[in-house]
Amino acid sequence: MLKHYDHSKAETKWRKFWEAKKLYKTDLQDSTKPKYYNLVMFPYPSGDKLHIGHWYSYAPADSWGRYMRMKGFNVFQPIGFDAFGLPAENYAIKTGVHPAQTTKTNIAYMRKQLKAMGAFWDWDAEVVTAEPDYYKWTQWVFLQLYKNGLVYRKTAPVNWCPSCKTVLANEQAQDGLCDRCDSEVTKKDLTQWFVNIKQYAQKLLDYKGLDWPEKTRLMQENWIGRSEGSEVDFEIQGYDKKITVYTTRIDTLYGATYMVLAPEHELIEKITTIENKKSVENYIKKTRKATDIERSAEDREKTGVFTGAYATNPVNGAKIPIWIADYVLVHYGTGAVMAVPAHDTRDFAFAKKYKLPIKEVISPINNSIKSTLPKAAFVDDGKLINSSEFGGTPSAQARLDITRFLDKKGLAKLKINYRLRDWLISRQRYWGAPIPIVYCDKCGEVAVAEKDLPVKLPMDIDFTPKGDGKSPLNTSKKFVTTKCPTCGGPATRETDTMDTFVCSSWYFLRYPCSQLEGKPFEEKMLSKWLPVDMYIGGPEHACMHLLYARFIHKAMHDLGYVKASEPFKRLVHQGMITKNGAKMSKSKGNVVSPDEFVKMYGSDVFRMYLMFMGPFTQGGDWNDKGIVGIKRFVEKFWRAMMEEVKDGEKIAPAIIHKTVKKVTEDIDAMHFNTAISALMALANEASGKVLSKDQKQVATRLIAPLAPHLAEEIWSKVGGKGSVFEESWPTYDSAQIVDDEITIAIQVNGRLRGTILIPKDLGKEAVLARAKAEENVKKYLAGQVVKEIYVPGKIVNLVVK
RNA sequence: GCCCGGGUGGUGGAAUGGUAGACACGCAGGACUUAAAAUCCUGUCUCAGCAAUGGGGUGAGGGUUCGAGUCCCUCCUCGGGCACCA
Repeated sequence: MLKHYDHSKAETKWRKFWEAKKLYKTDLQDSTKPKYYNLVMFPYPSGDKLHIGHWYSYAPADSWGRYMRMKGFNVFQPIGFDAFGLPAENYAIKTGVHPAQTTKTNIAYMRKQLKAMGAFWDWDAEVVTAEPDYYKWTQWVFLQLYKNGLVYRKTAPVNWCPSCKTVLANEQAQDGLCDRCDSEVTKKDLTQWFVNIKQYAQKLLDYKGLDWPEKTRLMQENWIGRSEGSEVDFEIQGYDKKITVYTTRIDTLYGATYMVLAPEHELIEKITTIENKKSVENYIKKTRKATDIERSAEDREKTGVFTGAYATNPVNGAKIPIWIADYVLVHYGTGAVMAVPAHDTRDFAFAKKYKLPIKEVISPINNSIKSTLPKAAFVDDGKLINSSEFGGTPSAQARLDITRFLDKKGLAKLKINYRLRDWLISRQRYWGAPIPIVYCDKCGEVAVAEKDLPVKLPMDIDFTPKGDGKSPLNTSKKFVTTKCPTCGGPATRETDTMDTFVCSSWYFLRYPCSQLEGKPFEEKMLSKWLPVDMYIGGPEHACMHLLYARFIHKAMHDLGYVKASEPFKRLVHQGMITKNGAKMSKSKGNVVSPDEFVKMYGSDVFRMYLMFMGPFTQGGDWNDKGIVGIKRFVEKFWRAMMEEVKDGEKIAPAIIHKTVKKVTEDIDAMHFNTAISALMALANEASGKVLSKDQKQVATRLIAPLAPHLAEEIWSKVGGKGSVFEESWPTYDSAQIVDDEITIAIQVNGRLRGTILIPKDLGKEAVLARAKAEENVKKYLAGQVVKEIYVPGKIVNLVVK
């Protein structure tokens, strides 16, 4: 037998074996075994290639898939590439290398890296979102949304870099600075495509049947931001229009002493009096010029301007001035609020600054709480005062009563509001899926016919920005010029492309259809394979990808394309791997590549080292100091299995059974780190001892999901047939785990004073007697024993006075 | 400001309310070797002690309990998310 395990030889050999046997490939039609859709968030083919963060996520995901396979599931584990997007395009602008070329090169390299991992990816199901046979269906999805009123076009402000004279995606305008030139980003109105995700806000708050981290659910709930309140109409004095406001505190209506409109509110122009016109115009101009940085500055002083107009408070007829201030947001609620300075922090600050009246209408409900007035707004619920017939009513009740009271006059109604905004999917960018819409002089806006998909992205194009804020596709006459699908007349194509999040919000529906010729939305197949049983990826996608994907999936469900109402039944986030405490990124120059470690130690050692670092969901800071420990373990395990010890001490069967139990429970909980410790303990225990062939095979099956190549090599040498992954997961006998003798800890007044070894079935009285007789314990029993506690099999605690 | 999640040896970390520090890394000593590497053995929270043993100890302070790293309250601190959302 070989003294050393040659990882590089073995890993190459077994990868070839798996490939030859197509062991990674899933028969998607199979119905003899329960299906298990095991998915990881597919990578972006960046210039950094795969880094150890990918490995940290993908390797355990593969271990999980292999484990489920051994547990008897028909596991489907696909992989692909999220290939459209800005980095490739920006790189192209800088270097002139076509994004298609960069993407192709990166994918080829990453594919090699992924293969070196030796994971059971079903490569036959691979998708690349930038390829026409994929984005054809991205466009198809768009058309389904379009035809069902879930996509619309409207003019909206977008990020604009005044220096580059170009539109920026949100991702390019982070922290209000332009990605390329660091100028401050401003807003510019452009006609854009939106997806009506808001329509699904309520449905997206339903997580029934989902096994998701609480944290992710909370993040999404927070993002969707449901709130219950009322809409109230205020008449404008001397003008035949009403202003509707949204409030969650209609109970404070009697305290409304002024009203505020967002600077973008449509009524401003009409209600502003002549003498205030100039100051109002100036104010609006100023806020429009303000950069995102200025607008979101912390503790920014409130500013505003009076319109000269007045509204009538619907409950008491009070005349209240109408102001404009940019602390009111146009996109939330109605873009107008009633201001109650006594009971709202922001209104309070504004009222103080502009010397507007503050009227107290809520007082604390009991005497133990004191109102914060007049120093600060009192924002808690309480009971109403100074509110005529509603005086004395508790806030919660008053909200219903006042709404109902005004509802009778048609002036108010209950209203649920969401913070979630519609999803802007237009990008004036080249490297994305073209939006399948054409504009015809006669017919207007027309959808491309499904049979004419894909609308191909032209390859020979000048993708440098022209400074007009338009998509580079505009420069391609060949692309722009087309015929109207309806009338056949001359038409022009939409030149915006789709946000890459559109491509990635449905890719999990593409994989299960991969074995069907060109039918990516076969209901039968999708209903068989969806939802994804396990979805593994980073928590940074909580409010973007994971929300978009749920939305698209629900829409497709409602349109009858898939039975499941949710895409991801179980979601697990791996922790983040940092380098010297910082997120790995090219700009920081701290990206660690897995390649050298894989080459030096092999895939098994590297993946186990990552898993051994700590709990999977925790992540950690990368350093390679401990990797030798795993290498030693692999060698030790190898030797323990290869050794033919004769006439030596036999390993206790209980140890094998205990290890099976521990490893099974740990992998079930995705505690790969402790599963590995348990196997280390087994290797330590087994060294130099006699193991039966059966015991060796059990141990080999246990390590298989964690160190697949090593396991195959050992399997072939301990009498195993075929692949160890065609074997079932080992089981244990609970009866074998119980030791005949157990150690009991003995405490006196909660302090450990000794341990005793007792037969496992010894009764309470006998255990207590033995405990008291223990030499060291005796010393502490001078006083009266007032209480005796015995936790069977664990501990004795004697309480002495 | 609001909502989450952490804080345990020199390091990564382990511990259904029941012997804190498993399993590793590192370090120290030893065996093997001419030597080194590899491997193996022993020790390794801290203080006192040759030892047996005892005191202290899981960010800080209180509390519940026979018993708290674990549960409750207050605070400190680090990480993540959201943030003028009426």
